[in-house]
This record gives sequence, structure tokens and C-alpha cells, in this order.
Amino acid sequence: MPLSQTPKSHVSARGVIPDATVSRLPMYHRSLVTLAARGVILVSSEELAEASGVSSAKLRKDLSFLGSYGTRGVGYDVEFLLYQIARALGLTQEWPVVIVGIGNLGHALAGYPGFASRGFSVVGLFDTDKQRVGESVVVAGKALEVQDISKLPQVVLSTGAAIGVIATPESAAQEVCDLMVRNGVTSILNFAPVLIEVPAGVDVRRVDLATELQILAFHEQRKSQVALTQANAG
Amino acid sequence: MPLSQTPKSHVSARGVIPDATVSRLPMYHRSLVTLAARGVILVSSEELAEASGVSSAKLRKDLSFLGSYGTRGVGYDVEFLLYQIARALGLTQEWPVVIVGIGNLGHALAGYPGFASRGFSVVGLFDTDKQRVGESVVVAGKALEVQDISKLPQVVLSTGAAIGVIATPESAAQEVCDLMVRNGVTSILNFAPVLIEVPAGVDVRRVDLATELQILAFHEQRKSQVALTQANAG
DNA sequence: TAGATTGTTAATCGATTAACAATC
DNA sequence: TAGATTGTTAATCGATTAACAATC
Repeated sequence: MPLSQTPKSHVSARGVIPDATVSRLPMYHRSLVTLAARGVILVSSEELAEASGVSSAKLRKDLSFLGSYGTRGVGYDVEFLLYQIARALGLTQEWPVVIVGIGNLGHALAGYPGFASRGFSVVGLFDTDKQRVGESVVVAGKALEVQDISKLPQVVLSTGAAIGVIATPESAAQEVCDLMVRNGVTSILNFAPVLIEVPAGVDVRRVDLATELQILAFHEQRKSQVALTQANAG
Repeated sequence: MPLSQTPKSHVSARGVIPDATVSRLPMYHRSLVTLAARGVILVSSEELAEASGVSSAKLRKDLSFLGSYGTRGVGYDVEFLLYQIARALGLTQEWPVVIVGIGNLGHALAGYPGFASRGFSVVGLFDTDKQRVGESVVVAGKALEVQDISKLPQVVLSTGAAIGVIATPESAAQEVCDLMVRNGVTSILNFAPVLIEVPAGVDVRRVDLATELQILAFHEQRKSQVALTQANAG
């Protein structure tokens, strides 16, 4: 599970949206995009829940925090619900994003099609490595040149980027974070395997690729132990 | 069967470990590795909690599910606690892992140092792209050649890999998953932005790089709204 | 109207927290 | 002993679930 350093819950048109609900909205959004692409017009809570891997009761409860966007006896209009969820998530506006650390992970993030399609626009790629600075990376169909980290302040200022992504090694993460924050970045997605310190008002979410693997190992270990127990019992 | 061969407890020494606790164990593990590297011998729940970004009450509660590994009035022995957490997570054994989809993300995963240091050993890299098959990738200091996906069954069989990582585009994810499961993989880490279907007994965890960014955008949007409201009120 | 499905309620379940007895 | 800190308890808080009244 991703590690959150963000506040607990949030105010919407209807009041507070629980954290647990917010964390599932991107999944519902994705399911609806898929359904819309297939030409589906209407969807029931049962069908959308199935497509998203949750129970229909949970789905309806989650959607009720956004508003009453369904029709009793009928279901939800796919396009309309899609728009409402996108709006709640903030995906109906354009978010300029800067990425620091253009190694393999940085390249993967810069080229990820799921960013552009959700309103995220990568406006700057930065590295300290002279070998990488100047390299041209294709982002959302356009070439973007990797710049020296010293150019970050100017790019953040001119684009108004509020979101920064850290894909550096652990050793550089805090320094990069400080630079971002000093220049007005107020939301940081941190892929470096270290907790970073930020002033109040700045949100950080950390994704550690190894964390999820460790949780899988935990469950896998449990499965082997159960198998062993059954073998010994039998 | 002799009593000496009877397995001890199975889920844990103390019983069931809650999901919320399991999700935080990798973080505690990482904090302890850092402390140990600094030569710290003893740590209090207060200090370890601070380093891990949780409250000390939560930390002590979490650790209590593993056993009683601290000393009242003193704290926790860093090396001993590190071992106990590693053991609980299953990191004291070697986990052979196969990775399918060796694009930018696959490369980043294959080269991630946090894998090898936690007992994960990448034993196979697979792709369908003829351009990529045959490429040599440095994994944990050794060269490993990208193989055609058709070689996966043989590698899973010979290495006993129970864990597979999917880093393919969405379109290939389910097919790759099926191939893995048919050949004995029982835990799957899925980076493709799609839900995959697996039989009972197979665990899947999905990491979507865009999900976290969307949650950040949600919070960022909230911040601007609050700022706006305050400006209008003032 | 009859059938279907939402949105909400209330009960249950699980996680978090503060406080402190146990004990080094 | 006096001080420190764990491990556990009990209260609180938040999330999930099943059931169903509302209503299309």
C-alpha cells in the first residue's frame, strides 16, 4: 500500500469525502473510461463494482459522498458519472508536472500514457547527470529535453507547476524535495525509498516498488506454511 | 512423526497479523536498516516511530502482533528487531522472481537495489518484442539476458519462482498473468493499469503509477479551493 | 402498476489512540 | 530504588456491510 503523508479527509459539495473513498475513485474512473470506450451508456452499481473489484454496497456508499448521480431503478449514466468523478478528483483541469531523476523509472513515468489522458502535463524533466542533460525524451507525443536541475526554479515559476515527482536515488531525494518546495511545488510524489520532510501545507505520497513485493512475500510465505501444516496434519 | 518436526505456529507466534500492520512492516524494516547502518544498537518506540512516520502507540501495537521483542525501560535491540520483522515478512528466505515486460519500467524494476537486499532474486526477464529479446540487463551486479516469453515455463519450473511481476502494457497483462499462473506462479505484482483475473489461491497486488498522482491532484485541488474560499471571505 | 436499482440507515467490524500497569 | 519504556487495555473513531425504503 502506498504510504500517505496527506491529511485525513476532505470537504466536497456534500461534505467530507473519506480517505478510503478517495483512494478508490481513480479505480472507478478507470473502469468508467473502459466502459465508455466500449460504448456502454448505462451501468448499474453491481456492474461497475464488479469491473472495479469492490462490492456494490461499497461502490454506492462511495459515490454517495460525491452526490446523487444515479437514477433509481435505472443505474448510472457512464459519461455523466465519469465527469463527476473526474471533477471530484480534479482531473478536469490541467496539472503541469515536473519530474526529477530521469533514469529508467523517470523515463517510464515521463512516457506513461495514463498521465496525459488524466490531465497531467509533464512540463519539465530534470537531472544532475551531465550524460542525461540534453537527452530528448518523447512525452505525450512531443520531444522534451532533459534539463539540468538548476533550471527547475524557472520552469516551475513559468508553468505554475504545483506537482513534482521525485525519481532520484535515495541520496538526492531530500535535497530535490527542498528545491521543489522552495520554488512553489506543494504536492510531491516520491519514488525514492526514503521518507522526506516537508513543511506543513505540502503533501507527499510515497510509492516504494519493494513494499508491495514484500507484502506479497508475506502472503506467499503464509501459503507455504498452511500447505506444510496440512501436509503434516494429513 | 516426531514432535521435533512438528511445525510451530503458522500465521505468527502471536496469531493473526492485521492487514494494516502488515502494510507498515516494510517501512519499519527500512527504518531499522537505516538505523543499523548508522551503528545504532538500541531504539525506543518513540524514535523508531518518528523515523517511520507513525505514532509510537501504533508502532508498539503493530510490533506486539509479532511478539514481545522489546525490553521495558530500555527499548528494542535494532538488529534483533530487524531480524524478527524480516522473518515475519518472509525476507529471511530467498524469493526467485520473474519479470515480464522489459520496457523502461521493467528495466527500472530489474535494476532496483531494494529487491536484492530484501531477499528477492530476479531469475528471469521476459518480453515478446524481438528487439528486446537477447538484450543484456545488469541485475544485482550480474548480467541477465532478456528471453522470449516462451521460455517462461521452463524458468519458473527450474527456479521454483512463486512470484511474478507484470510490467507489460495493459493489452498483454491478462495473457501474461494466465501464463504465469498455469506454470505455478501464485503471487503477482501487476503494474499494468488493469485489473487481472486470477483463480482462488493466487494473490495479486496492483500498483498504478497514475493512481497516486490522481490522489495528489485531489488534495492539491482542495488546497486551491480553500485558498479561494479564504480570499473571498477576507 | 411491477420490477429494478439507487441512496441511506443501522449494525458490525477493524483500526487507531491514549492511558497506564507491568517491569526492566 | 527511581526513572524509563514496553505491552496491553479499553475507549474512540472510521470503514464496511447488509438490508431496505425511496423512487425511477
